[in-house]
Amino acid sequence: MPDNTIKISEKNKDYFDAVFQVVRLIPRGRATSYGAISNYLGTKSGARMVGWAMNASHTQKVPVPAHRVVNRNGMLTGKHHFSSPTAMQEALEVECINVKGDKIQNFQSVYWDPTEELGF
DNA sequence: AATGTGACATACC
DNA sequence: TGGTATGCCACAT
Repeated sequence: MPDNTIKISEKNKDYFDAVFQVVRLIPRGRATSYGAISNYLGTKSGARMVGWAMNASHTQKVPVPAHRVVNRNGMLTGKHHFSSPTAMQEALEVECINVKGDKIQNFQSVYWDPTEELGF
């Protein structure tokens, strides 16, 4: 019975799970920005909260592909928070995302906007 | 309760 | 062109 199907509508879970949900919805081989997620959640200026949520992502039972979330620049700003400093880049490269100098190449090509892809 | 911090974003100098 | 400053909201101490 413990089907913990997390829902964004669960106000009980707040911002965090909402962020996690969106991040999990990111297709393989794609990436998005903190601002885009926060915008999708309604707090367009709360990008920092998204980053905060990611910080807690490792505490979640359900895996969250935090490596698919980068800043507006396409830069892997949070790679230091991963298991290894290179874990994030490696994970992205596995998904056919080219990373050079801690930055996603051709970022707009892999960019995945939840407000558009999820149908705003 | 108040202050500080944070994996960002935008504006200004 | 890049550093500094402020906004934003939630969490930790």
